[in-house]
Amino acid sequence: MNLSKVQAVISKRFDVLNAYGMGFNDFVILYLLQQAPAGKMRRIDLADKIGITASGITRLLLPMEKVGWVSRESNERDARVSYVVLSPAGRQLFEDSKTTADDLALEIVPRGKSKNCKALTELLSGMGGNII
Amino acid sequence: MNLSKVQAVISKRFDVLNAYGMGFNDFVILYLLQQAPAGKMRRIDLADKIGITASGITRLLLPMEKVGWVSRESNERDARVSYVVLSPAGRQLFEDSKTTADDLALEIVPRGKSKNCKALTELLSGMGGNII
DNA sequence: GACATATACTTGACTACTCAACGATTATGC
DNA sequence: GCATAATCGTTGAGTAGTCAAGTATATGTC
Repeated sequence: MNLSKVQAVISKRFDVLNAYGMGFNDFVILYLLQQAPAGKMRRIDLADKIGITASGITRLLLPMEKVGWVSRESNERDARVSYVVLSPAGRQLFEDSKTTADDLALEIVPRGKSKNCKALTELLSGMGGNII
Repeated sequence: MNLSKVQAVISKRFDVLNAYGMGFNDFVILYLLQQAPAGKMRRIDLADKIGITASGITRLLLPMEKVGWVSRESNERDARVSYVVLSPAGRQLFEDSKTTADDLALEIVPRGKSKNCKALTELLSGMGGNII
């Protein structure tokens, strides 16, 4: 229950990202793509990583494709999969928004407690499987 | 980001509570009411505790009132406030669902790590204000 | 005692998802 | 080879919230 509340409170604070026209999960998507090899991932892997469903990903990516932050690419070996590819505009947007996000993260993590965060992350991993 | 994912994964597992016709936040509401003095709370305090907005609470409670788990009570001193009161049926439902929730919690918390949970809770408190 | 401001709650319009069902494609067992 | 099963993605319909605006009441100031 605590987890649920803290997540709600924190993700609400990340609404500052609205200034860039994106929500929290949009930011996470850009983050994951930016550090993925070749800047691309399968849609379903993206969904699993952030903890939403395949249909959730379809709906989240729709507006992101429309404004050109990401684009679509197919796999020649397997016609079922389609990749999400980070566009240059998307990469630039991530760089810009990252500084805002970093500042906010510093505000949120209690001062001098960043060490404990490692322990927290491990415990969280044990609870929810492998995370980002 | 890890927090956000783990919360998504865990709250999805709590969908077993659907068997009782309730969602995760319904359970949290019953929990809070059940341990509140006189089994009642102001709507806004309830909202703050679980980390949603006043309008969110209105909409969450609507079906819960309809099926009779909670009822409404007004304050004689202040006509603005309305209390949420746990009904006997609601209390019974909480008792029933609690065993299911407890079992699930035991599954989720990694074995032998329950001690670390205390530390986790403290850290979370530092991040999101006073929790439950 | 009148006015400005703050608080408690609800409502309309919206967003960000969920699930269940489906179509398309690929993998597996025999 | 071929049936069966599994995987990837999309879609329709629904849920659980959000925000902005509005109503009603309370409180502080002068």
